[in-house]
Amino acid sequence: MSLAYTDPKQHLADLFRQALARVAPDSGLAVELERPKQAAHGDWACNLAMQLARGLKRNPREVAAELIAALPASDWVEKTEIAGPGFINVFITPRLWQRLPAHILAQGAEYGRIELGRGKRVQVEFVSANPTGPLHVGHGRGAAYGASLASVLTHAGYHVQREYYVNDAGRQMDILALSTWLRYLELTGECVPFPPNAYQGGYVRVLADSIYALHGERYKRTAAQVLTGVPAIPSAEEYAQQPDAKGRAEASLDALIAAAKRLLGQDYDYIHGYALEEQLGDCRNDLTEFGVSFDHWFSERTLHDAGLIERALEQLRHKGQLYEQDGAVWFRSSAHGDEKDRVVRRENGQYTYFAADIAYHLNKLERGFDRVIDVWGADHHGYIPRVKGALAAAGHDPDRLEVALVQFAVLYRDGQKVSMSTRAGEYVTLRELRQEVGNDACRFFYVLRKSDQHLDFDLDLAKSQSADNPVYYIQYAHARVSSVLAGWGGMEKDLADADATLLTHPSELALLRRLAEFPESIGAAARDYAPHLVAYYLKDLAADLHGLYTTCRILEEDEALRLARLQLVAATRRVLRSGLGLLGVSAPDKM
RNA sequence: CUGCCCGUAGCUCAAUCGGAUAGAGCACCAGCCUUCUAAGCUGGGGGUUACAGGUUCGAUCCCUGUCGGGCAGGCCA
Repeated sequence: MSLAYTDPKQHLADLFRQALARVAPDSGLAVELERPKQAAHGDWACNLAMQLARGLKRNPREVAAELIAALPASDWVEKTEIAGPGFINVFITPRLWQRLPAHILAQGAEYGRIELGRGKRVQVEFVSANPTGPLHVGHGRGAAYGASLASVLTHAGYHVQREYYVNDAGRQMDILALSTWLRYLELTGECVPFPPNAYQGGYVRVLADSIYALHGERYKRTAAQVLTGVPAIPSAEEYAQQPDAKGRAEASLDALIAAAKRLLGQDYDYIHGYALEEQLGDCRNDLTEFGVSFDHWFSERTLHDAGLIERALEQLRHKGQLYEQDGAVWFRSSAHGDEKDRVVRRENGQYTYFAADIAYHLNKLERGFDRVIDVWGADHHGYIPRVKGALAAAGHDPDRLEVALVQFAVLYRDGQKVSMSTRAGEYVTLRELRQEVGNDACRFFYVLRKSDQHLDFDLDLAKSQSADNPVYYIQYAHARVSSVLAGWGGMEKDLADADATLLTHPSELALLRRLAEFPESIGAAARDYAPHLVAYYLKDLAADLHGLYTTCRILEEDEALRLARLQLVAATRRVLRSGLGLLGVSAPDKM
């Protein structure tokens, strides 16, 4: 016999649209409803009268009175009032709120899904770290943000694909292959100085060890062979201190790569491929443990192999967007909002990373996504105009690409910044961070800030098992409800017919209203690409639950009231679980 | 030098495409457990939203300038 629940915001918007059509049919205004900060201002406020008054040159409060008079009658509106400069405040009858818990329990995981996206296809590309070493804490933020964003967009009615762009074709991968081989040669007893600008991390030795274990000395070459024609390799000290050492180090590194390719032939591809697969696998495992998964791993190399880069450049050339100068091929990005033109093919005939990125992004759009979202580190912001410029130059709408910039995360331990040096291999890996603070706290802390805000990641706070930690605050609310429901011992479905009109206590009504906000919270988070809004919503929801718990006893003597309250907290648990799920955080039944 | 982002309570941060008296947590002070999980709850102090102008019914939000912080400006990725 459960009574239907009507989404009050949509209902009100409907009423106001009808009123607007009567009072000012040609205004062209959209109805906006917002949640007042203060309960005394009602459940929703409408600023339509003030918007109208501007054009009509009339007193907003008079216009408000006309609008109210024109509102169709509704069972769900308890009262309306004109407030302040001309707000129309609307109070919803508690009878509507009281229908919500049964609605939520009936909907289950579907509650909170909205139609904002209308089935549009969206791709979220994130992490996309070079598979040349372990993910570090900076990647972790991009991973947590991208995964949560993708979940939120899915919940908001978009058809989402999660993609990881694998940079498996560039110089960085060559450097990893070379680094691995040099460590391997050390195992065979050959002494080639290890370049200061090669990958220093211990994982390179692990790669070398396993290749040696698998293939023995098959890939051994003498140091003399390797070093023939290679410029002197600067020492670590020289590299750090001498201004010109950096350039020399790059030159000798390139010479070493060339030597490796020449001496190893096909075997170079094996080492390259082995290192790539191992690192990519490690990265994938790391992310999987972090609750982050991808629908598609896109290989940069396939762009080269399939000739997509040439094709993309041909497309631009055809439109007169390329020219040659100094032996290189340039793209006229300055004609599309960039500060200067950019090289797409170097004098030596090699394509730049940018050329591959043009092909990649054209390919994304051709795959039919209505919208493509790139999650990038904030240090890449200067890159946006040229990529969008390339899309525009190729005849696409550049606004189909949106770039979400994620600022850096800085770790703090004992109030001190934890120093990070990528070059020296001295950085905190994502895996270490996860082991230290746990996946739940990690995921939650990463998305607790607006993405364009610098993130201070306080390790001590994230680890603390106390009230200081907002993750536990929310999880605790969930566990509390689970404990009560366990104590009761019944099944959720037995709560469907509870008499929710008994829920009249202020803390019960506050919780009901909060539950009703969940879909709006999803909508705001999806619209602004701001999953942190969900995190904040959950904190508020948990606070209301804790408030109810201390003021009202759930397992009341009176059976009808007991069932009504159980229905309410069971619905709350449902929403807590859904919300935490969107953020990749677990919802424990016991703590 | 130029461009982008940021500047909100002692600290870390919110603030629903411009809304009403700018909100939380931490820290500090005072209270609440013989009954469903005290990882909880209640109350208190704490602000010229960096600064100066502008736009309007209304500005933390939009515009201009100044100051301060971060990042970026390669035929690197």
